[in-house]
Formats: sequence, C-alpha cells, structure tokens
Amino acid sequence: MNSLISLRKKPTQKRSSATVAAILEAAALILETSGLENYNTNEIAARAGVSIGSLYQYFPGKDAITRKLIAREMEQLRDTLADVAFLHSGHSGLHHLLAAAINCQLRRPVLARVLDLEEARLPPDEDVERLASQIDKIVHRCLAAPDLPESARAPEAVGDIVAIIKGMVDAAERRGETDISSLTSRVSKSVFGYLGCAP
Amino acid sequence: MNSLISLRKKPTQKRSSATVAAILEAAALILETSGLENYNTNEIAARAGVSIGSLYQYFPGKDAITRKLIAREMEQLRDTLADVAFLHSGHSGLHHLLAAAINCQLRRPVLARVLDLEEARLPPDEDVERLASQIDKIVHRCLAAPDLPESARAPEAVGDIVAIIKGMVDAAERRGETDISSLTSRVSKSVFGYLGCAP
Amino acid sequence: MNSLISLRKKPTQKRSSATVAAILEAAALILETSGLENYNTNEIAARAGVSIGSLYQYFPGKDAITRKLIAREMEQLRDTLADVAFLHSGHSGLHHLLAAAINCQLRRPVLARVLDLEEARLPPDEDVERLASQIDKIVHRCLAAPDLPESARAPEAVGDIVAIIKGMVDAAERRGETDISSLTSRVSKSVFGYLGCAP
Amino acid sequence: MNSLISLRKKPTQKRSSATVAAILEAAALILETSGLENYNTNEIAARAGVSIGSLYQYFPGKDAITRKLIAREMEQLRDTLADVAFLHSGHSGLHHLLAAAINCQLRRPVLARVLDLEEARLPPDEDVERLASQIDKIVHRCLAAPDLPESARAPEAVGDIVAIIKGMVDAAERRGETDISSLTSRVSKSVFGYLGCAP
DNA sequence: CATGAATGAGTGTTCATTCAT
DNA sequence: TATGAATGAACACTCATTCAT
Repeated sequence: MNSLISLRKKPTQKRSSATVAAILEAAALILETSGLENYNTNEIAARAGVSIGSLYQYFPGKDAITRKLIAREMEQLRDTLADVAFLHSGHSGLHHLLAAAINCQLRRPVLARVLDLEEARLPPDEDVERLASQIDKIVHRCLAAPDLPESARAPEAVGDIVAIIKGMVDAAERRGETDISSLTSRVSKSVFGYLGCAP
Repeated sequence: MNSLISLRKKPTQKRSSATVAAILEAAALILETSGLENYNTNEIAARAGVSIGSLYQYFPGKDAITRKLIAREMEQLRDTLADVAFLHSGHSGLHHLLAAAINCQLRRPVLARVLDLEEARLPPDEDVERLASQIDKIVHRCLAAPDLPESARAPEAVGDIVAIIKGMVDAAERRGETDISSLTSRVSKSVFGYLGCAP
Repeated sequence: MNSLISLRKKPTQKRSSATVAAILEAAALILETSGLENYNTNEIAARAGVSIGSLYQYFPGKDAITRKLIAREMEQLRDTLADVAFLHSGHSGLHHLLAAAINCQLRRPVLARVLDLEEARLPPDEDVERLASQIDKIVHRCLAAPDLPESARAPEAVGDIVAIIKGMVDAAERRGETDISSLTSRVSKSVFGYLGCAP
Repeated sequence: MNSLISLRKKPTQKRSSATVAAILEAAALILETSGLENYNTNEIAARAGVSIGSLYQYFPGKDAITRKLIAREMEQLRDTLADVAFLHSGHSGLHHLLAAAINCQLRRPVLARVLDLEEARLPPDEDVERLASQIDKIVHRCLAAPDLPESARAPEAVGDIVAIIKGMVDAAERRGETDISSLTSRVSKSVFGYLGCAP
C-alpha cells in the first residue's frame, strides 16, 4: 500500500527515507509556525538540514512536498477511521467516527487548516483523490449501517458530513477553542440532525 | 454606509469610480477563471483595461483589492440577511436566513470560495472584521427568537452555524452540485439538528 | 537681472508668481523635513496646494524645481556677499565675507546641504553656473585687496576657500553644532591660515 | 578584521568571493561612469556578468552594496592612515597623514565623491560608523602629539580637519585638478593654519 | 489657465528550479 | 549522491509626465 506520489527515487535506503522525513517535517513546521509566508523550498531545505539540491532529488517540486503532506494527513485519517469502523458500527460507530475525525483534525490543527487551503489551490492529484475516495468509502460503509436512517445512504451524505466536520472544527480552531468534548458534542448534534436521528 | 477600506483617493468623480469598479470586477474575474494562479496586479490592471499606475492610484496594494472584494461580498451578505431578518423571525426566520445565505454564497460560488481562502491568509482587516461582526449580530438576533431552543443562544452557536453553511455550500459547489433546493434542505436539517429542533 | 531659468511662462502676473513661490517653498520644505525620500512632484504639488498640472505649467520638470531652488540660495548668497564686499575690503572684508557666507549656509542648513548634494548630481546648469561665477567674482575681488598676501590672487584660491567654508559648515551642521561664533572663528583660522596670514 | 556588513552568505568559496568582488567592482564602475543615473541592481548585475538572483544571494539589497562600497573605501583610508601614524608623529606625522588622506581620496576620486553623497543619504550604518570612529581615533592620536598646539586637542578638531580635506579635495577633483602636490600643499596650509602653526 | 485621472517605463526583490562540481 | 552557487522569469510598486476635460 505504498504511496504513489512520485518520488524521484524510492526511499528504500535508510538515509534516504530519513531525508524525506526531515524535509516533510520541516515543511510541516514552517506551515505551522509562519504559514505560507515563509513556505519556500530554500527555507524547507535549510530547516531540514539538507541542501536544496537534495530536496529536488526526492521531490520533483515544491507542490509535491505539499501534496505529500496532504496525503500524509489523509493517510492518518484513513487509518484512524478504518480502525474505528472495524470495531464499531451503526449509530455508535458514527459517534466514534466523528470523535476520531475531530481528533485527527485537532492533532495539528494549524497544519490541517493550511493544508486544506492548499489542497483547494493545488491542481487535483491522483494520490490525494485516491485517499479521499478511500476515506469516503469508510464513511460510507459506516453510514450504511441498518440502524441509521435511509438518508444516510444518500449519495451526498458522505460529502456533507465531511464538510460539516471540517467546517466546524476549522472554525472552532480559528476561534481558539480548546474544549474538544464540547466541540465533539456540537458536531454530533449537527451530523445526527442532518441524518434526522437523535445523537 | 460607505466602506472604510482605504482608497488612495475617493472616487467621487464618475471616471474614478468606473475605474475602481473595473479593477474590482477584473480581479473578481481572474479569481473566478484562473484562481490565484494569474492573480497579480499587472494582470488585474490589464483585464480592467487600465494602466498599472491607475490601479495604484485607487488601491494601496494588491491585498487591498482582495480585501475590498471580500468586503463587497460580505456587504452583500449582510444586506441580504438584514432584509430577511427584518421580515421574518424565529423558526421561519432562520429558514429564510439559511436560504438567503446559501443563495449569496452560490451567486458567484467560485469567487466566494477563493475569497474565503484569501481571507484566512490575509492579515486581519478592520473593515472586514467590522462586517463580520455585523453579520454575526444579525444571525445572533435571529437565533435569539423565543421559539428557538435555548441552545441557539449559546455563544458558539453563530460561529458554528456559519461554519456549517459555508462548509457544506463550498463542498457542494466543489462537487459541482447545482440543485439549490436540495442543498438548502440538507443544510437546514444540519442546522436545525444542531439546534435540537425539527426543521 | 531676472533669472534665466526656463519657466514655461514668465510669472508676470501676481497669481502666477504666487504659485511659483508656493511650489518652491513646498519643495524646500519637503527637502528639509524628509530629505530626498519624499521629494517627488506629486508631493510637491500637494504641499503647495496646487495641482500637478499647474506645477508643470510653471516648471518643465522636477529637476527644474531643484535647480531653481539652488539658484535661489545662490542668489541670496551672491547678494549678501555683494553687500558685504561693497562696504568693506581687504583683511577685514574677508572676515565679513566669511561671516556672511557662514550665516547664509546656516540660515536653512539642512536645505543648503541637500541642495549641495543635488547640485552635484544634476547635469550642469547654465543659470547655476552663471551665479557661481558671479559669486566667485565677488570673492575674487575681495581676495585681490592689496593688504592680503600674494597667494590670495592664485587661481585656485577662490575655489579652495569656498570649499573650506562649505565643507566645515556642512560637517558642523551634521554634527548638530549650534555655536556660530565658534564655528566662524575656526573657519577663519583655516582660511587665513590657508592664505598665510593671521586672522 | 572582517567587515560586519551582513552578507547573505559568507563567500568562503572561491567562486563566491569572486562573484561578490565582481558585483562590488561593477557597482563602483557604474557610479564612476554614469553616477547615480544608472545605478540600479539590474545594471550592476549585468555589468558584473552575474544574474540578478546572484546579486541578492550575497547582498540583502541595493543599499547594502553601496554601504559595502563605502566601507571598503573607509577601510582603505583607515589602514593607510594607521600605517602612516605608526611611522611618524607630531608635526611631521600630520603632514604625512594629510598626504595619505589626499592620496586615498584621489585614488578613485569620482567614486569617493559619489559615495560621500550616498553616505549622507543612507540611514546610518553600524559598520560605517565603526570605521568612521576608528579613523577619527587615528587622526585624534596624531593630533595629540606634544609638538602640536593646544587647539589640536579640541573636540571639534578632528571633524574640522576631515571636513577641510574632503571639501578641498572634492572641489579640486570637480574642477579637474591633477597636480596633487600643489593640492597637498594648499590643504596643509589650511589645516596647519587652522591649528595655528606653520606647516 | 487649472485640474487630476491616467499612463507606463523602470526598479527592487523573491523564489522555484537547474547543474557544474 | 550531495552540494549550493547560479539562474531569470515573475511580481509588486513608484513616480515623472501627459492630456482630456
């Protein structure tokens, strides 16, 4: 299940993958601390303790780094959701799913928000779209549980629910909210209300 | 009711205000067609059929144009919401408010979305913040109606509801959805569910 | 003895000459307060309470304003020196000349210094050169007095003495010196020393 | 004894320092031939046979180049004066100092004069001020010699003498004078006269 | 004569990307 | 493979000057 994001060389060797990781983490750190302001390849390479030349050996360009960062976050979300979906199902499963998604988004909230913005700005990426559809599929499976109302099977349901979560969590983060449980409960009310059943 | 966004000179004369309008419309058009890709002052001036010097006679910088665009959209939203809020109230008022907000966001959906992104990237602007608080106030007044549940008076309610609307509408637009009535109904379900009452 | 600096129209009428004066004084003020930083035609016109179009009716360009400013200062110096030279002569005359020159340079010291810099930067101007030669002539006549040593008649004497005065006064002004009498005495020592006679 | 003027990267390698030198020499050449007229970063880079990007790798901005040029001239003056001051002292030392200073100023006279102008226009720079105070110190030590009159120890003495030298040399250069020994002798008369003793 | 909107060449600066070493 | 010096297209912004009204 290796990523298909085009790396100029596959980081099969230890040193290579360490370099890739350093670059990605440096990029993430810059986005978190100074936003897009200082997000440029020279700065990324410098903070990663790597030469700009090396950066271009592992990534075909700046956007590829951003995309890989987006993919990394989405993989994490996918795996988290998959774990939850495997353990629970139906009404209670959706509850856990929401909580898990909110937690994911709030792990590195600033990074998550900036990456969302960049994702909108970037040309569509195969790898990212594949991950998005995987996540959609997981959510869809959860929504298909028999104890959830018919509306949960509607084709827009997954997109709507993901939009509600992202929208509310991003806004809360931007307002500086910290009470995760309150936020989770409000998101739940919205989502279950959307589906037409009590949380 | 004039905007306070600082223009270098007030467009009191006809030619001036026409130039300002042309610049803003050109900027909006670029954002809608090529996104941030070709959004630069030279391109804006060119598409406005105006010299780059004229652009800088009326706007102190590129960001000021973007901010004015944001303010323009927000003013429209504010005025639309104010009209609705004046006519209706309570449960039905909220319904109309949602419909109005969705309509606003969908008038020039791509522009609205890009401007949302830019608003997040730009340093906070007094004018924009004033408009945001005016809109918040209108929504707040609507939510304070006695036939709406207690939860509508919660301090986060306004922010949450705005986030739900924007999130869902943006996502729908990005998926290419066109059925406004379906979208409006789904948003309503989410918002009224959030408040804990039936739409 | 009207200036030959090319004005687009001769300010024969009262209103015209008032406009010219306002422009020149605005230019002088800007140079004094913000230096060359904000020294541009739009700013000059604005501070003069005159439209940029009017400015170009009375001056062929920015440099012409600067040159006229330089000429104005030089005319003042010339007239002051001429008065002094008419009353005194020889050793005592030179004393008075020095004092007069220093006083002139210190009337608007910042302006004088900036104009000196600009004079060096500007292409040579007929009008300015004529004034310079007039001033030279006056100094020369003073130096030709029989009680001054032979060296005072040397061809470089005038230039050297003017250079000493300007150099010392500018430097003193830049250091923030205010004691004119001390400065005058030191300049005298230098100049009379240069000539090889006691002050 | 390296300059503290901030370079973006230290030119430790050969190619780097060659680039820096080329940029500085190109800048100096432009100032000498066309003055401030064509003194812009693109022209500097072009004449240095270097891309505009390289220029900005080694200098944070245009002014930094000018400052470095100023510093370079001052360093040369400082070192020259230091050598002289080490060998001679008192009356004869001052003689040698004057000659050395004049020689320095006349090595690249046009450049020296333009840089003097720019120094006045630029915001005060730590590096330049440090060099100025070092030069002042050297001159001051020379003036403190016991065989020189009391007046040489006056606080304004150093500033006055430097002003006399610069003023006379610049003016001479502008008149196209070439006889250094005559100029030196006249400056000496002025300076020693200023101090109240025979050359 | 006066106005000031409009012009556009010019300039400083950034940053993604390449390539010789 | 790694390095980092070099590149140059692209961009934001200024300001002297013109000209229609």
